[in-house]
Amino acid sequence: MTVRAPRLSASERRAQLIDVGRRVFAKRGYEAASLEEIADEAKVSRPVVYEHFGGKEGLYAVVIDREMDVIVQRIAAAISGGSPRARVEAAALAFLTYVKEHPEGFAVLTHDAPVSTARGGMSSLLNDVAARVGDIFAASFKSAGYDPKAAPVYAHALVGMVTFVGQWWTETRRPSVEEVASHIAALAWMGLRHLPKRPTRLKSRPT
Amino acid sequence: MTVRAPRLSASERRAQLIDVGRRVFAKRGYEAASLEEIADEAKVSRPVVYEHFGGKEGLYAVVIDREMDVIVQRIAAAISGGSPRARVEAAALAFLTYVKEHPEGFAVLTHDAPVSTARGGMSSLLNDVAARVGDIFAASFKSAGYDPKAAPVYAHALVGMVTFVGQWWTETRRPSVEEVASHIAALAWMGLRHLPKRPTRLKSRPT
DNA sequence: CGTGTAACTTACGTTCGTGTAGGTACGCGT
DNA sequence: ACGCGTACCTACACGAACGTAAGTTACACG
Repeated sequence: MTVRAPRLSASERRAQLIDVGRRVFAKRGYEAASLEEIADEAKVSRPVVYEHFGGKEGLYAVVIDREMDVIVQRIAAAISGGSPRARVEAAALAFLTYVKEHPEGFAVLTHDAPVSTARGGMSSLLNDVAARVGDIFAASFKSAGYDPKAAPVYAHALVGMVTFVGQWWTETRRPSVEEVASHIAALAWMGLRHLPKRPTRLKSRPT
Repeated sequence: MTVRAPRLSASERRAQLIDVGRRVFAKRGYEAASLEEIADEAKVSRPVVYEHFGGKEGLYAVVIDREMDVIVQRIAAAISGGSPRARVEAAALAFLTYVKEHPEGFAVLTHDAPVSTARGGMSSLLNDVAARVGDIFAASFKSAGYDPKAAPVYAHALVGMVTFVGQWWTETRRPSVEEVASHIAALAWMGLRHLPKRPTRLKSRPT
């Protein structure tokens, strides 16, 4: 017969289900994932999942929440001190390190979220980050004689840089995150430092 | 009774269904979208969709294909001539203009694709683009004394910049795509021009 | 004015996934 | 050894989609 899996305590089972759930959501995305697959992989029947999380959305919410916490913590710690330049690099490194150590969590965050939730995991987080960065930029821009309206553009550009490279890195896993982070930071930093006061518009309008 | 919708020719209906399908896929993502909603919105019953596209995947494939064509065409045209610097800006502008004029198409491409397809719409396209850019960089890097291994990092960083800004722009729709493109191009260009030969590693390793 | 073809529909079978009701068995404490 | 609570399971009701079969309506054309 099918070998009976060992009985677990409530909190152990909970932890395990979060783990399995993250893996399955990472692989399939929210919609395509089924509680059945999750339950099977945890060697448990579906009602157990309902008991603990109330359903698919419940589990998903917990997974997302946990993952957000992890990544926010790391980035917050990274930008807590040092020169501006160092903070840029530290933030990139923190993000990439997260991607390296929690590939499944990262995958879950990048996948589509259910329609019900007010804008899914990553996009909301990244927009928050970008907005913050944008505010900082806007202040610096003002005092340096740049157009503050352009600040959000640069902020989002930076965030996009890091996230996209992160996604690519999960596939190649090379070069090391430290190298990648330093390259990205260099690109961003040098780009920002040598920004013209008012970028030259090269073409007026295409067709 | 429900008002009878006018009868359409095969090709007209086909075109209409592609249009509606794009809109619905953009709104819901592939998995969450239902043929029923698409058929309803087109004032037609479901079998019609099967007749024309063989099913959900078929319609989706056509929508994706069409959209890819559009965007590839535009970018190809944009980088066909001019100084390197001008090409960077033109490519960014072309992409952002596409985002502006085809927000639903862009949304479809960024959403998750069905698991069956070999890596969904956008990611595959962007990776292609990034790979091409990376090759060009690698060549330039070699002859300029930079580490060619870093080329893909910069390539992906650039692509990520543009796409993420594009996503953000769909929400704010300001400033104009021309301004945004010139800012992005400036950031990218200045960053690349002032790249140190070998980026200084600032921190050795965090805990 | 019939008649055939293309466009379209209603109706059904089937699968799959969610969520719940009620029962079983493991194992800890006394 | 004997409860007794907690972990867990089987079984079912339900609905949402997909996909198909067979019939029906509109319209062009001889």
